Amino acid sequence: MVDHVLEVLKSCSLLSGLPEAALREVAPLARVRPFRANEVLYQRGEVQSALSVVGAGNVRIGSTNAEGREIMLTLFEPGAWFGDTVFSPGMPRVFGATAHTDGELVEVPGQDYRALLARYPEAYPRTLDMLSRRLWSAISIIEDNALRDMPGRVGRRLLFLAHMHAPQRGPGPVTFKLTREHIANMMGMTRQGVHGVLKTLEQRGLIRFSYGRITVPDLDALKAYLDERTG
Amino acid sequence: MVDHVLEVLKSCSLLSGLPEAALREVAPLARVRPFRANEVLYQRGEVQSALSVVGAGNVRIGSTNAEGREIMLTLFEPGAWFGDTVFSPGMPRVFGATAHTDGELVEVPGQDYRALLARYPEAYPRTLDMLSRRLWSAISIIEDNALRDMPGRVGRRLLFLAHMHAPQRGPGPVTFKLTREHIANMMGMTRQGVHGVLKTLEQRGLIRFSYGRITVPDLDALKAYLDERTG
DNA sequence: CGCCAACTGTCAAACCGTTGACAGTCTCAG
DNA sequence: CTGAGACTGTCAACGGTTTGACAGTTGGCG
Repeated sequence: MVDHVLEVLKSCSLLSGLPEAALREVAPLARVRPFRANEVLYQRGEVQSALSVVGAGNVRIGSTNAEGREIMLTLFEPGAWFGDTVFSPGMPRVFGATAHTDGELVEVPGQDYRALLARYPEAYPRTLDMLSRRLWSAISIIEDNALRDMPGRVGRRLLFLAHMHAPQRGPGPVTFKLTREHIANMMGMTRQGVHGVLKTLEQRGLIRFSYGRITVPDLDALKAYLDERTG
Repeated sequence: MVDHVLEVLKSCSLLSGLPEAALREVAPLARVRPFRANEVLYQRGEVQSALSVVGAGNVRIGSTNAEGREIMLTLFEPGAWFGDTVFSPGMPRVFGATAHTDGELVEVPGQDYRALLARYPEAYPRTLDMLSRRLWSAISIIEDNALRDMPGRVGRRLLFLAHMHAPQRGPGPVTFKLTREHIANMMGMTRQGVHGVLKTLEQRGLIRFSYGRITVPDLDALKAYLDERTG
């Protein structure tokens, strides 16, 4: 069991700055939490903090507003981490997490994680780097949303997800398990609006889609198209 | 001169986790860079990294796309820091910086700053906290932009700026030196669109404005209005 | 102290995405 | 293998923003 936890922790980019000995130390403190599709894992506003690493399955990050409208920020795959409030103890979570498929989470209590970092300070630079890259991503999204039209935004977001899911993949198609509604929730659009945009992109051969599934056959082609239609 | 640099560094929240002795060490390595309104300080894409602290004046953070359209992310006042790429050496800057007024910057070379942190590891938790809060802010903006209509976005952004400029101010009016065009550039709107939104907010007594200046007389009233019109 | 450049107010037409509604299609669990 | 539920395609009407254009206002620089 601990072996399994250790494997998950090792797969997490945030923790890869820590020596294996350190990961062995925390592994027994971590909790394995299996989940089923659409289960709510965390809600926006919770104060309790833990570092969560996706061990299996997919997790949607986002939140729901008072009117019941959902906003989805991103979709995480195994190896991804979230719960950035571990770095700001006492802050409420800005977003919630919902299971997108069945899977499991490995949760390291916030204080254990922080204590570990204090004991292995050589891991700090890597940790700062990871956080700063995440900030970089968030700002890119803000820029895209401000400067691009709907097709541009949707395309950029798909590219973003693709890169996140497989940073060093070679050429080849990437498929997401996303409905039109999910995409609408990511972009602040409606299901019908997304429909039109996807149809446009499909006509240009940049994406393909079937029920609940979207495929980008060629990331570079999509990127080239997007770059061309706005600096 | 070094005294002056030291004062600026001490005013910076990012550095307040470092003991004064540490700040005295870096102060001589820092460079003071005066600037005039509208001068370009950094351009998007530059790789060289430095931690910049605003010593005086205001700085616009944002970038310009190939079509010449500008996107503004935020406006920094004295004591604010930027140049998050110091944490990810080699990454290009995601955004540029432009002088909004006359003023001056204090720049600490990236490697000197990183070396300093390594020498005073007790400052790391605070540093992570600051970065994580910045991420929090960015994500809030993404959410607002996805879920709210134009008046909601503009109002929220004004609140955001107000809180950033004076985190622990008591009640009382806050004034920004922003033209309609600046606001339009922050929101991805047009000058004319902003006009309509501001007129609406003004009619409700939530803001006042004159040439190049916007005043929020009562932050709480604005917040209450925004909370009411969307969870 | 006057002029120019920057900022502002306003309008009509065009556009794009939303709203709301309904029928068609696929998938998966039983 | 079959039915219910989830997902999708499409349409017309509506509404808010942009576009483009122009005149009016302000403030600071010379």
